[in-house]
Amino acid sequence: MTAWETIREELLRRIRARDWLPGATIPGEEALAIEFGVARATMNRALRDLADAGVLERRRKAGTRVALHPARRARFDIPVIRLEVEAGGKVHGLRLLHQALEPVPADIAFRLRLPADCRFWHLQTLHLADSAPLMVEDRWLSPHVLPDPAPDFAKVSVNEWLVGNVPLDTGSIDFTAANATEAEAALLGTTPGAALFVVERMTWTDEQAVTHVRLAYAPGYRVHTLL
Amino acid sequence: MTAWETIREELLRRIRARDWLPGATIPGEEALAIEFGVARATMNRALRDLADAGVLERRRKAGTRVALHPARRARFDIPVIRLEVEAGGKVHGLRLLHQALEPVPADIAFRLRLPADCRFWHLQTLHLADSAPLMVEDRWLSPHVLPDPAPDFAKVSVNEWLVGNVPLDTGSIDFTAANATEAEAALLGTTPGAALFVVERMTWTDEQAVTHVRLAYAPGYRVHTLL
DNA sequence: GCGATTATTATGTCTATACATAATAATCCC
DNA sequence: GGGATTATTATGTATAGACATAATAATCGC
Repeated sequence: MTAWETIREELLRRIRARDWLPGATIPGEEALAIEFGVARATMNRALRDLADAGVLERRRKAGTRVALHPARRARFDIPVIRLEVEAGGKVHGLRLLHQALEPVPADIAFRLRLPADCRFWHLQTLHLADSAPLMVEDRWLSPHVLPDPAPDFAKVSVNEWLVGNVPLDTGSIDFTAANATEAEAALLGTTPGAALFVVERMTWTDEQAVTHVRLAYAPGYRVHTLL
Repeated sequence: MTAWETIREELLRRIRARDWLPGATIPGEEALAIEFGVARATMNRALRDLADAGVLERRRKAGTRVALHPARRARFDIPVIRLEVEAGGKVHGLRLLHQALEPVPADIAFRLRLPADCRFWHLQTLHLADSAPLMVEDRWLSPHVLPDPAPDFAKVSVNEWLVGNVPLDTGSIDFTAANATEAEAALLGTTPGAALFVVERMTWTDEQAVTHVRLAYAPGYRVHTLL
């Protein structure tokens, strides 16, 4: 372990041991640097890292304080479905169920900041892990980002084609829950109304909507993060 | 904007503009530092930040490459319920529905790594936003962390009491979906079977299980993150 | 006492330099 | 040729010193 990591652990220990109470101001960067016998830049690295993690709050002149609500910030890896399946030692399968140019539904058009009466590619794909249904993908894709001989989305997942070929600008991710529709239930091998974990992603490039995806996972799916 | 932030934006622009393709090796830290006319440490700051965000992948000797699957890592703020409600300009209410020392159910005991036949405090609380039901909290709390005159959890939420009084060590957060039980449906003003967004948190201190919480949110709740 | 100005201070950033480390590339020996 | 050893190299970390910045504290004029 490097010096700044060692120091970070010791600072964390003091906070957890309640040597420094939530809300209290801790010694200044320079004082701590002297105490630990390192340069101020090294001390800064450790303190900044804890501030990034939400454990400390730092303000110029005011000093550094222990956050009142620690563990508020978490980082986690957004599952890239194929990699996640393969990490579990299984084979990732794709079944393209539907592909057609259709008018974008009003609610999705609104959230993508699209004008009315837009036509996007509507793609529905079933993702499999070793032939067991895992997730249903319902996607609206801008036709403007596709090359003339469009790629064969029965072979490459749209997501992987996009990250390899379209520059992404801004985007958002939402997590929510939804009851399985009859169609989804049939595909995922469950009963209509079952609670599904749903991920919704939207992306834009250069102010232009690229895609809206809704991923509905089979029951039992969970996102796990260590604090 | 500071120098390293400006540089980070320019690097991102090049990646998004596909000047540097996914998987490609970009110029070395020193070469880029010269190009931008800054010290290597400053260049390192910009590159390290992009690597932290999952946009770049760096390896000693091998160099820096554009990640094949960008936007895999996201960070988001774990909602602290009271603050979230108050941020929406509403009043956070609490109703303690149940509090008793009970044997921990087998599945939760297993996940908390507890021996069999443990008795924990079982607390059920309804959280309100301006008197509208928002979330049902079902918690198992170790009796060993409580002081002798136990705090009044009808007034202070357990969570806030814990962060203010118990040193936390390790923990985990899970996101999943579940169908509302009859009890939950009645409390949240919905119908049994409705899909609920569920957050499960576990925490330990010094290898000892502190608490397991299951937060079931009213329908419509969603976690939102910008990429 | 009060509002506006000035000083102080802790954090934030930046530089130049040095050495450490891990992983690849080159070399040697058999 | 092939396996073990050595050199090379890009990133990683650390240092001492400097200036910038934002926010608080002190001061001044009235």
